[in-house]
Amino acid sequence: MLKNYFIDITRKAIEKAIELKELNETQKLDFELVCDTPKNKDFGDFAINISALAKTAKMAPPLIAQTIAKHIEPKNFSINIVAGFINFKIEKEFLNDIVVNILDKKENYLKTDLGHSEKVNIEYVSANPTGPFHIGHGRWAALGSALANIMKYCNYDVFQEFYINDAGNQINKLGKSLEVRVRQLQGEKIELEEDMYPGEYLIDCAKRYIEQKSTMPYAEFAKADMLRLQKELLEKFGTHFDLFFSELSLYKNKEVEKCLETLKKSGKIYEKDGAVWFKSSDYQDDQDRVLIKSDGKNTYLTADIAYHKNKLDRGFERLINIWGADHHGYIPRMKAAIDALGYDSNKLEVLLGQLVNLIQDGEQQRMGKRKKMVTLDDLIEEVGVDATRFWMLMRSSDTTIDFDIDLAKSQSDKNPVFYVQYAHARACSIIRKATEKRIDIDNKTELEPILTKKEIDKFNNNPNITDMFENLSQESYEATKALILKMEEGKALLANAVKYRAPYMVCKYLMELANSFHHFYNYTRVLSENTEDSLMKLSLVNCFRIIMATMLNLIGVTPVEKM
RNA sequence: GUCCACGUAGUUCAGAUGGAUAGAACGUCACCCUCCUAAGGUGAAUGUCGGAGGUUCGAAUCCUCUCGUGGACACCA
Repeated sequence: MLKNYFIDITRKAIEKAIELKELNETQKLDFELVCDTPKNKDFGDFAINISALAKTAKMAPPLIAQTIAKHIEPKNFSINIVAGFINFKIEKEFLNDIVVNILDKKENYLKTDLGHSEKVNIEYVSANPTGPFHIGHGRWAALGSALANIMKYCNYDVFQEFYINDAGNQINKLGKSLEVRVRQLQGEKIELEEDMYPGEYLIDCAKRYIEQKSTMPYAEFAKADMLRLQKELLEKFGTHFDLFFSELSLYKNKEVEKCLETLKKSGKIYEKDGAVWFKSSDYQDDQDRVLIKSDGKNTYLTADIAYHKNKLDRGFERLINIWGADHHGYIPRMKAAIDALGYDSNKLEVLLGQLVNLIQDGEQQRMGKRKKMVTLDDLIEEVGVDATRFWMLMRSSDTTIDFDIDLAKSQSDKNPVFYVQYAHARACSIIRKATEKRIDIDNKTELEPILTKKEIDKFNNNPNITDMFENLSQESYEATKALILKMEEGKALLANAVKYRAPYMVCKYLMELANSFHHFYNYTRVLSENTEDSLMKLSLVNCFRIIMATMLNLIGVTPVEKM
């Protein structure tokens, strides 16, 4: 990565200056150097601020910068000092190297080995199998799958998991609700009771129950039916799970019981008021929690603890859970339980996502299980998978999303996902045109393609674009350089997105990358009668297409070739 | 009441160890297609970074207080 390269040579120069005692009292470099891109392009392409040395060196920052810069030998770049900044301006050899590298590594160019094959379990969505997904689930689905993709790409051994809450009281309620719907369809005059599921989706479910002449218990049938619908939708949404883990199975396999036994050995379990309590307040939690209610039933937490134990016993070195922000109070008790069981709670990482507000007809609707709720299915139907995923991902997960349906479904330039996809389609179009026959407008005769596939392949195997820069206008050169540097930046960006578990960074980057390309396109004619020149510029377009498609695939948005 | 998150342009948001003139998109206005996709590009306008103190060479960023918004405070799942 270029930034690291400049940090490296600057660090060495500082160490040299310290060694020669040119920086007075400074004994060592005691802060981390940061390489930025200057806001003002005239300063250079990269900048490192050394002002923090002023404290120990007791010198003015510009003088320090000059002292350090003396020890840097410019190789294919120039140095420019402004205030406490050492600015680097790179030359075309650097740009050529980047292009050569991308053409060589292709869709692997952005890879970095951050994960070292660490075994990571990402658990997300994990909805009750009692109804359709609401749009909030769509956010977790997009977030989890995008995070899984980028982590895999950076060499984490990722396992994606969905926890089915199929053991609680709500399944009985679901069964009773279905029963009412079935009997209604059979002509009985019967009404849903107060606490039953009112959604109309159960009427469809009841129709299937009757059609199939099912003899299954209502609850079993409804559960299986809901789960099937959920799985279908997730696949459609580009979200793949390696395992759907049933809460019920924990009871069937006696894992909840065994887990309770293990917890008892920790000495953090006691009885009070006829219930069994976990002394989670001995850890980070603010109060103790009930594991077995006075009626003898387990709480949701109890099974969930067993589930986390199960995950850890399967050998995962890291557990990432994506939960709605309304669950934040739940984190300390889960961590406490993991510690009490003798595992390291630092292995558990919880990503809290703020909720999604729907804006429709300019009015805000609260997300939730209402009668007339907008389901994820409806949203995808109206807006499309690509746009839904992009909109769900493009905001930091700790910001509440205002999802304006009318705006997102208006397939116009207001929609950032089209802006990004359009750039990719544009690049594909140029690549296509390069090897297509042309029509001469004046003579109406057919002309040979500008390039042949053979020529392109030959060039891409041994690329050199340094000559290209000689003939570019100043504006075109700046645009080309900006595009190449933006592509190079993708590597560091992706690493950060993984590090901070923040797929939204990828979306932001995609918009910037698309912008760089559109800008380049406006100043630079790619295809011309000059074969050599066309080849060089086309290779650049190719690089862009590769980076763009790689990033889009990672967040699960289609890199469309034609629009 | 206690705890957590958030408050940045008209709007939606970036601003990930404290650094150069606080950025982008949408919206507004003015330009740019004989030629690879104008679903694009260029330029202009737009800000008490919620408020008040503090820390220091330097704060949107860190600390304290304060105001506002949302969420959590179950023997629910």
